[in-house]
Amino acid sequence: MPIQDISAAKIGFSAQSAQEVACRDCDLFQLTFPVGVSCADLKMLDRIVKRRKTIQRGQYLYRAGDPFLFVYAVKSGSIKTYASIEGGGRQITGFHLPGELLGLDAIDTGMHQCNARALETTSVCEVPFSGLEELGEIAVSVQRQLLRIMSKQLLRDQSRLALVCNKNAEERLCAFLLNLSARFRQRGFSPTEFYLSMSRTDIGNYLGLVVETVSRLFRRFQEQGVLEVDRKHIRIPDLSRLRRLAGFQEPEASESGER
Amino acid sequence: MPIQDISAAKIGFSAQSAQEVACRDCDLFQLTFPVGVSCADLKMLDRIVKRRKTIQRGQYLYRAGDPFLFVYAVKSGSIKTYASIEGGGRQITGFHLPGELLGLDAIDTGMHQCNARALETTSVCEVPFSGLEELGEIAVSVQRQLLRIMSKQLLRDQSRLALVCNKNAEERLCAFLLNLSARFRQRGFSPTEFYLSMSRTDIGNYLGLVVETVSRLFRRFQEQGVLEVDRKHIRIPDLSRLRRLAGFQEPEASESGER
DNA sequence: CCTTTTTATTGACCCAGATCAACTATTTCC
DNA sequence: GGAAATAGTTGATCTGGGTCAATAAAAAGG
Repeated sequence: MPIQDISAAKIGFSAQSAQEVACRDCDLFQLTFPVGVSCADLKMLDRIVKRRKTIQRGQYLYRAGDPFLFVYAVKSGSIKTYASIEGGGRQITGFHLPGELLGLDAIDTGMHQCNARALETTSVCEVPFSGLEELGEIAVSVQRQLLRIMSKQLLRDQSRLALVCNKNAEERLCAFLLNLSARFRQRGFSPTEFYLSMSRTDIGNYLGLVVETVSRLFRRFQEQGVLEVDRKHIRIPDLSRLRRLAGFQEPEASESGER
Repeated sequence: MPIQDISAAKIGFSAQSAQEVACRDCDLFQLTFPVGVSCADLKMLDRIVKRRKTIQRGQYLYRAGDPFLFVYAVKSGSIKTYASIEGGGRQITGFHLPGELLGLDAIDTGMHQCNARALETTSVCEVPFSGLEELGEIAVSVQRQLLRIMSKQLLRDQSRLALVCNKNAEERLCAFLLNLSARFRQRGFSPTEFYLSMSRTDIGNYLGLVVETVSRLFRRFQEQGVLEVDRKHIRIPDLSRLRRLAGFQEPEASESGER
């Protein structure tokens, strides 16, 4: 095993040694578990969640316009979803990490509105959406969980909007990194050291910034000791310092020195 | 009846003569109707959707932190929802017009995350969320409709994000007005003449702009004949021209004259 | 009615971040 | 392994829209 693989294994998440999220840490599992589904029901679910799929970097999981047949849960790796915008350009709608679901925004039209593309070699669980609706007895509780997951997604979108509308470039990038950090932690990976599978351009697009700005910010954070940046590998020496830079503390009224 | 009321009656929607959306045009009704709910079921739903509530301009329908008990459908008037953002400031998360639901982003936590405040005298239908889950037989189809409505909401949020990330101030305001126009049309009001119940400040906040910018844009649109603006009353002489300004047409590659 | 408060308008000025351009590092793929 | 393509960095310059300030116009509240 080459040295780079050993060092990569230390960190929670990396391109070299893609680690899987445990099933109990996956949103798909949470779909049924918390509502007290019986063992028999779980078997039924297991029967439905049959397919396991692996796609390579750059490949599409689905494209805008494809019929909505499956909900996907990322098992390992990562996926970006993006929409083409009227009048040219595209907008990244999300980065999907292990344990997270994607595809739910297609329920309404029955057709995917976004493109979903692997950022690295990625393995997903594929669940026929119609299957979820045919679970009979437990369908109501599964649907209730789906409602909760979508409700959570709505809140996430809202806070991202608030970020783009109200925070400057520095605060946005800090908030983005903190968000990734929290999501890695939630799924059992390191919150302070991880691998950015997306390009600088994608990060910029996601945050409403151009790539040059993102690049300059990474350099500045590196210089200031806020981050240790090595290409796509990020280490956060001090999470609370990053939190401060994200502007998440109340700006004490009539405080001296503050801008 | 004073003259202003007569002229107001012409337009689809106004503060002076608040008109109700018909039940068949309301999302709440659509919650059950399209899935072939029987007459008996409809009666049951009618029993559940008991409360009708009217609130005055500035009053709260709910506040962040309130327990999530009801889903609301706007019958007449309009409501803004906004969240306080960490580190100060607030973000308007939506304007809710007749026929539209609000409150669904509270499903996950069981607690409202936003404040909902009436922009004018507003009448709403109040539906106990637990009631929706106790509909027994038809619960699955109601929940399926709820999923669709939330999926639609996700797409709306995504396109708003794309707007703020990729379009300039002029394009954003045009897109906002076109969006209102389409929503009024959908509910049976005039798409070319309507009343803006929200303040300029709110519009700016919603679009990620400051109030001065919004004000200047309205003036410019007025001067250029794109809009007829009289305070909060808006008339759109030429929808397709507004659409062009919103930058929704493909920017023909290598086309002369275009900026 | 008049006073106070809130909301909107307008102008002057400025700056964060976009744009443009040149270059370097990495990855891809014959 | 080397050429081509892609992704990232860095500096110089520019500008859209923010900030500040000063009214003006409505709305609210006696």
